[in-house]
Amino acid sequence: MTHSEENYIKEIYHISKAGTEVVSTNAIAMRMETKPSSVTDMVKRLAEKELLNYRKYQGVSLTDKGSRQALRIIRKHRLWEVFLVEKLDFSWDEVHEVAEQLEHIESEKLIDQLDALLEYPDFDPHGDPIPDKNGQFKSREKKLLSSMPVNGVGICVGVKDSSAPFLKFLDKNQIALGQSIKILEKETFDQSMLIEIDKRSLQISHIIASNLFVKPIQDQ
Amino acid sequence: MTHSEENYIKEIYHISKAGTEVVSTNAIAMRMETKPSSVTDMVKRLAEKELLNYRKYQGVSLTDKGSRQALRIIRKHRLWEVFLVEKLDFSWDEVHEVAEQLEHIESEKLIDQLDALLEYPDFDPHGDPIPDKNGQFKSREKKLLSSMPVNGVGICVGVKDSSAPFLKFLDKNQIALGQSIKILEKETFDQSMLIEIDKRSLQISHIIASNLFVKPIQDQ
DNA sequence: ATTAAAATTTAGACAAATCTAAAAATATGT
DNA sequence: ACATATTTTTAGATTTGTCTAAATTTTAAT
Repeated sequence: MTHSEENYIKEIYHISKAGTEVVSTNAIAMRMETKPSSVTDMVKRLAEKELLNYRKYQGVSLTDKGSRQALRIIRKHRLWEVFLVEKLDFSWDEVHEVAEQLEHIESEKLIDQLDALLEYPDFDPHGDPIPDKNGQFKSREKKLLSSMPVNGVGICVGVKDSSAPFLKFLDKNQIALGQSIKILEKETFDQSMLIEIDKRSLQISHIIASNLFVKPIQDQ
Repeated sequence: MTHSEENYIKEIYHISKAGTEVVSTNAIAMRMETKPSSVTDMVKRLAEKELLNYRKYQGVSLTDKGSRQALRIIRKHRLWEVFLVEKLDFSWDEVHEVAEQLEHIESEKLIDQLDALLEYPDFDPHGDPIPDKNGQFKSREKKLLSSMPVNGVGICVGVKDSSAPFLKFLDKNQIALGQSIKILEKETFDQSMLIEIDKRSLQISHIIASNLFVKPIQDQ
């Protein structure tokens, strides 16, 4: 697979996991910031290689072979992200761009040894699960902070939006994975929340609360 | 620069360092296992970008800009080699192929931090010097084992040939960087040598001795 | 100094990955 | 159900990097 083919397979996987299994040409073009005509060309090639099912005008879906490839790439991407944060002092908003390049390096041994060096992590710096060699990943109980009730307590375990601006906002407000968050108040008018984190109290908007995942500890 | 352009610049650098400054089309084609016509196409592009000087039928030479780029790539390549050996337990004959891929990753921070993680190494696993950020490298006194006199002692500091077969031969005979080697006898007929290494004595052919670098300790 | 050999370049082709503009198929609204 | 809007595909062009085969230039030999 070329780098470009790998990127298509990976993004198609993400789109189909986020919504329906069948993915439209336009959705792919949008996500990959390319033109629908380019997508059509590429999906034909990928269908030829039996990485996805394609019927003209009907969208695509990954084959088993395609899904396996997608998971291999995602595994590499997320392991490299852990490496960058744990070993090279990158912050969580800096890792994506570099991992996008590193995920295409081909070497089974490299990834196995990297996995070992990092002590077989289950989650990447954004809280997303890392598939194992067989494509299996550990899931964990998690819900959006916005769905937690007043007086509920949870541990911050991930972000839904992992864009740099959002991650930088979290850094600025000293919100990081592993921290305990208690919901003190919920404002019904705008759905903003007052939370207690690290002994500080903090007012956060609904949009923030609905992009943070927590593992509930006490639900009320 | 594309990956391909980077590879050309790097190989042209290596060829010109090994011999004359001006490098022929054929020499490049041979080294890169490609056709002379492809080389002509590429060197035109690289000349356009002012990475090298090119006059039809007269060969090429790197410009200052080109040399700087070459050193940047070589620095990345060699740092990754150290990483693979030191952190991921690769053997010295396995690193080249993977480093060929890793050398193209673009991220200043990545390389700076990698350098720090590895504690600013001066030499790679084959004993080749690693340029610093400004393209300077530490040189060290070294000569070919074959040029050492009988009773001379040296520390093994590098290999001239870093091909997998040669490196595997060295492994098999337990010859590694850092070891002390004493020349016990030199056979004038075939220029083979009897050496003492690690308390063992070992007969090695001229071709082996002329691909091993040592730092002389005593010269007689 | 010619000529043969070797090296190099040109011309033309191809695959991968992209684009624009136009055509075709599908979806939507009343 | 039909017209219109949207989505998707096709056709044709472009760039990068490669190739083969032919032409040209340089080098080497006598």
